[in-house]
Amino acid sequence: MARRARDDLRAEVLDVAEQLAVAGDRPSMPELARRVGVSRQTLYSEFGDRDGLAAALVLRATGRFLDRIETALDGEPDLHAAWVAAVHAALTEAARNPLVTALLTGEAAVPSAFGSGSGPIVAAATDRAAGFLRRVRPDLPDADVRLAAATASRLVVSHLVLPGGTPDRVAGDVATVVLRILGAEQRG
Amino acid sequence: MARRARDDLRAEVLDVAEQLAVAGDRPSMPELARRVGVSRQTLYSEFGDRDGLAAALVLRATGRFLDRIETALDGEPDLHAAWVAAVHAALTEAARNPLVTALLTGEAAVPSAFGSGSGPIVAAATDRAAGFLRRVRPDLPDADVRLAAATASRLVVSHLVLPGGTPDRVAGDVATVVLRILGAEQRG
DNA sequence: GTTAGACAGTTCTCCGATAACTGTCCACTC
DNA sequence: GAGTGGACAGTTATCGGAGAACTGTCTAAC
Repeated sequence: MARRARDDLRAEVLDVAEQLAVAGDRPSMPELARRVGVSRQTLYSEFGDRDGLAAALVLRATGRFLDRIETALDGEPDLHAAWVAAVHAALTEAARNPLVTALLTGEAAVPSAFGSGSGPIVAAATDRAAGFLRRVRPDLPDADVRLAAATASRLVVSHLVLPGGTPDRVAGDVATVVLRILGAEQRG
Repeated sequence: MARRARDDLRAEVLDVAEQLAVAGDRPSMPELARRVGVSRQTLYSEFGDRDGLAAALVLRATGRFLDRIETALDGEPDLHAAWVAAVHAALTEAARNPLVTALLTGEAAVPSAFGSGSGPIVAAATDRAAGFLRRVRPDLPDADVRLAAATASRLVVSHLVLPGGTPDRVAGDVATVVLRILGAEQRG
C-alpha cells in the first residue's frame, strides 16, 4: 500500500534526522537522503523543503513529549498524584530527549536546525492540561482551569531552563501550586 | 575625599559600559578607558580584570532591578495589589532595560560580555520576595512563603522570556497565584 | 513514482594575515 | 601615592578570498 510506504518513509527520515540532530549535527538534505537510502528529490517531494522537514520533526517530537505527559496525567485518579506524575514525566522525558530540551530552552546547538521556539510547546501543553482538568473536574471555573494549566506549563519549562531542586520536589511543588490555584485542596 | 572620587569613577565607568552594552557592543577595556577619560590601568586597578568589571555591572543592574520590584511591593498595603504592582514593575523595568532582559533570557547579544545567567537573579528575587512576605505576614507558614516567592519569580521570568498577555493580565494572574498558594485570598 | 544529473545562487568553511585586546610590567609625573 | 603612558608576550577577534557544500528546482530517463 502506497500510504503505508509513505508513512514508513517519513518516519525513517525523521528518525535519522532526529538521531543526527541529537548528536549535535545539523543534518543536510544530501546527507539525510544518503543515510536513508533515498534520493534527495524524494525528500523534497515529501517534506517540501528543509523547513518543512524540520517542522515535521519538531511536531513529532513535541507531540510525543506531550502525549507522555498526558498519559501520566490520565494514569492517576487523585488530582495531586496525577500532577506529580505528569511533572515527573515531563522532567524525565526532557532529560532523556535532548531535542525537546533544546526546543524548550531555545538552546543554540540543535534548534538552529529548526525554527520553533518554546512558545508553541507551552501553548500546546497549556491546552492539553486545561483539557485534562475540564475532563476530570467539569465543576471548576474555566478561568481557574486556564490559570492553573498555564501556570503549570510555565513552571515546568522554567525548571527545565533553570533546574532547581530534585524532580520529586519540583513535581510536588508544581502539583501543590496547581491544586491551590484550583482551590481543590485541603490545606496542611 | 578619595572615597567619593573612587565611587564616582566606578559609577561613571559602569554607566558608560552599560550604555555601550545596551547598544549592542561588547565594550573593550581600551575603549572604555578612552570614553571615560581615564587610563586603562586605572580600570584594572579598580575592577581587577574584565570579568570583575562585568560582574560589577551585572550586580548593579540586577540590584537596581530588584530594588524597584521591592519598592513596588512595599508601596501597597493590600497583598494582592502589592504583587500586581511588583509584577508590573518587573515587566516594565525589563522592557526598558535591555541589559536585565538579556541577563534573564540568556540572550546571546549582550550577555556574551558577562558570565551570569538567570539563576542568580531568580534566586535573589525569590529571597527578596520571601523576605517581604515574612515581613508583612509573619503568620504564614514558611514553606508556603518560599513556594509562593519562588513561583512568582519563575513566572515573571517565564513571561519575560515568553511574553503572553498584557502586563495587566500577567500581573493580575501572578498576584492571584501567589495569594492562592498562600491561602490568603477570599475566592470569587 | 523515483532517480541521477545538471544548474544558478547562496551559504559554510578553511586559511593566513592583520589588527586589536588582555593582563601585567615599569619608569615617570603631578 | 594614585594615576599615566608606553612596552611587552600571548591570546583572540576580524577580514578577505578560495574552495567546497548546500538549497531548491528542472529535466531526461528508468
